[in-house]
Amino acid sequence: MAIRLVIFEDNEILRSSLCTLLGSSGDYQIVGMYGDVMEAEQIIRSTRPDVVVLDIDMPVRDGISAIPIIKQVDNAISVVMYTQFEDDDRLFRSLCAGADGYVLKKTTPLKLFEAIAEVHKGGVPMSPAIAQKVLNSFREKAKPKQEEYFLTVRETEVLKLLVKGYTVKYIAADLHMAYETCRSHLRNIYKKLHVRCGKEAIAKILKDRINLNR
Amino acid sequence: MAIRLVIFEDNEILRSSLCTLLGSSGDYQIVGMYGDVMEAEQIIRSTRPDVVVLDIDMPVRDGISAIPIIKQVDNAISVVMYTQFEDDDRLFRSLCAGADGYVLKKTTPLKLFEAIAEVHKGGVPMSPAIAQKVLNSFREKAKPKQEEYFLTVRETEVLKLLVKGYTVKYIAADLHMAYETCRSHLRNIYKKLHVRCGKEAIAKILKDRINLNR
DNA sequence: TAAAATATCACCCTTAAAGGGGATTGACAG
DNA sequence: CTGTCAATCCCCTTTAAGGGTGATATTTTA
Repeated sequence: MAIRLVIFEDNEILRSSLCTLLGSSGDYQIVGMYGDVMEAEQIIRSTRPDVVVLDIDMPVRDGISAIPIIKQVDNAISVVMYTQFEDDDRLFRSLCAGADGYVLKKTTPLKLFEAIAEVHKGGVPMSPAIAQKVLNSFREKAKPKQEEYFLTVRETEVLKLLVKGYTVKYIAADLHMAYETCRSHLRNIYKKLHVRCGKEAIAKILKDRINLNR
Repeated sequence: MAIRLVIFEDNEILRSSLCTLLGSSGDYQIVGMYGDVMEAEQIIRSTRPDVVVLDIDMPVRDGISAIPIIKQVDNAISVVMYTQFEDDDRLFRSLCAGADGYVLKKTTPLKLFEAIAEVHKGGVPMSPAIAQKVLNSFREKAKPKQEEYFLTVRETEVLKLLVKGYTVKYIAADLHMAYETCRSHLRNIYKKLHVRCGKEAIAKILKDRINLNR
């Protein structure tokens, strides 16, 4: 079954050539083409596409602003940004707004077609330079300091709950242990983390992004 | 010019079939195949590949441990992980260690070949499910919840120190205020944050990435 | 098998934290 | 000029947290 497509692209020449190219393949069915996103919600509601191709730089309102509107109608609709811009700001705003793919216009239209197919299969198609940016950002921000404090299984369980802000009494009850046992574990945890109290322990775990799940 | 390939894969059958498939194309030149990464550094130094394909689960040492070794020899060498695992931990550790691509074995070998070509062009090839994980992580980390709790300047100062794990007494001294004043501020802070104690406040601020410095 | 680590619980004592209430001063807005 | 808000401080009470010490059973490891 053909992928139902809606395209928002203000460049009329590009728009019609995309229409011709995409229409010539049986894999894609273009159910709408528009030069702006002013009527996006109504369009999406009535056409019910599988994938939306969004230019960013369009008159009056940019494409990014249309992403949440599309996703609100149906979160299953995939959105591929198709733009000449590769600056961090537009990229980040697009992805955070919910875009599923990001293809640069400087690549061949063929890449866009591949991206449409990929996004419809649940993938995240991106031009190489874009993917590189996302990966770098991921490495910087997501990299949890994987320090080893040699906590035991039980200690880790206690610490996980402590980090949620729970009281000692509550933690003990939750883990079916005596209050004094819980305190005993906490004392050992504090020693191993080189902290003096629960507040410092929470701060250390969360600030250093220490992963307690393994 | 053919892409120079080194493959680390402990499954002998898979290894030889990859060799046959890749060797039959003129686009790839396999310059080495190994069942473990024990000699990785020496191998990489002598073979000088463009791309390394790395299995994760291998005897003695896992593939992830070889990534920094490879990158240290020459950072321009691309590394594609080729594995059956799609758990967050292995994925994150691989990418943070410097992997450029992550392909699941459950997809066809053809996908691996495409990935090799893509990574050599500077892309970041990933199986759809993997790319989705990275994107979600990116969205979370890049978008700090910018909730507004209407804290006063003084309250923010107190909260900043509390989040460092300091005691009330210490905070008061640090900000040149009486102990009781500090407590008074804390009471107001707890009300505004909808928490019941300092531990919950710390957890809330750090987990939600609330910026106290704006 | 003996020693070490782990998980469990208990008691005492001190300090820290939190909840409630109240009061004063200064600034600023209506 | 009066009410509100922020910041300051104090008292009292209860609860939570932490340090020290020790004991027992189980499991793991050397």
